[in-house]
Amino acid sequence: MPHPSPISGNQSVRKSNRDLEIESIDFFVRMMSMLGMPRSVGEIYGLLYFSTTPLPMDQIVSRLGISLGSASQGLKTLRSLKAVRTSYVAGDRRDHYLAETEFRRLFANFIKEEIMPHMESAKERIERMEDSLSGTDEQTDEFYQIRIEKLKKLTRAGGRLLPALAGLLKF
Amino acid sequence: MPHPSPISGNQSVRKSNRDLEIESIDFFVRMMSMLGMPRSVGEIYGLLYFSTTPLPMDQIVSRLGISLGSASQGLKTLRSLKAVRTSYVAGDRRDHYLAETEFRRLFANFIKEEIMPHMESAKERIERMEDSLSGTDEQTDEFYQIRIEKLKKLTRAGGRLLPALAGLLKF
DNA sequence: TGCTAATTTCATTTTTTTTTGAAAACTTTG
DNA sequence: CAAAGTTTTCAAAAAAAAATGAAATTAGCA
Repeated sequence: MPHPSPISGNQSVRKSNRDLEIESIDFFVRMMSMLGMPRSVGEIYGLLYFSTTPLPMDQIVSRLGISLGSASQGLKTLRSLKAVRTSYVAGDRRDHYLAETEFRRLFANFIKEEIMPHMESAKERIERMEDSLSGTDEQTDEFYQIRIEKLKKLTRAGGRLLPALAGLLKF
Repeated sequence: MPHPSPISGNQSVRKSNRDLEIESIDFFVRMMSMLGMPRSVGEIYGLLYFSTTPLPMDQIVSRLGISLGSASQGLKTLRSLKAVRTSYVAGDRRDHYLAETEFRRLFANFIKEEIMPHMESAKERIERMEDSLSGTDEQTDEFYQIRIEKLKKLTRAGGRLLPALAGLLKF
């Protein structure tokens, strides 16, 4: 037996675990897709979230019925979001993956890594808008200036609020 | 001349307006795509945001170079988000569209319409998880119970925080 | 060090999403 | 109420995103 299955309890428990697993995968597939993540990423996290033991990639592949490529890519994404980490398992050279379950931290990280960079480039774009104000027609320029000001306020508010958001999550 | 162009100022102003328009479209295409909206929706809103006059659909089509179908669909989406509204223009039977620029309200509406429904179904899914707890193995059940509790806290926090978010935006 | 298992990469395929455009359905008005 | 103008709908096409799987790379072990 090359690698013993992590689930080896009695039948009725395994059946129940399976149900939980399916609901979990379903849950996270939807959650992740709201955040713009592909299906496979949600599946992997959902599987790991209710796993009592760390799982190696080939287990993830066989249990979810996805390809090696998807699993590798998905785990890479999850690692970069710090949503999973590897854990050492004695006598096994494969990486074993574990779900990180502190949502506050995950959330904070997501905002920092995935959202804030966009806010930065938004600010630059607004600067370019100001540069392209002609200054010829006072009437219209005022209109544009007001619109630009609104965008500035929006990005300023976003830049402050978003990073603070995770802190507001009272778990 | 069936419909006079809304832009009829002098050359230098028009050139500048065009630059602004392009930056605006670029800005909102990216913003909207972060929120999972298709490109065309961002383009339309970006165009209207810096338009000094309400625009009829065929103007939107010709200025953006998109199809009638896209424009119609995109405006429908924007209407449902209350991100645009129609305004009456005397002597013209076409609908004229205007961007709604109060981001706080737009944002509140987006959360209510696009996010909260998912939170509801998430709660139902968590209930199903609890139902599928076997109760056979105390050890593992406790592990699962803790995980389920975390999800509950997450959705509870989300359900409270998200609707309150718009209010936190201090524009 | 060389061998094998494990993982990553990436060109190709598949799936999903978005756009198109023409027909259908409205709507105004002469 | 008919004719022309406007908007919506929706099947088909195009584009974009994700998944696959096999080759290439890396890493652990004997």
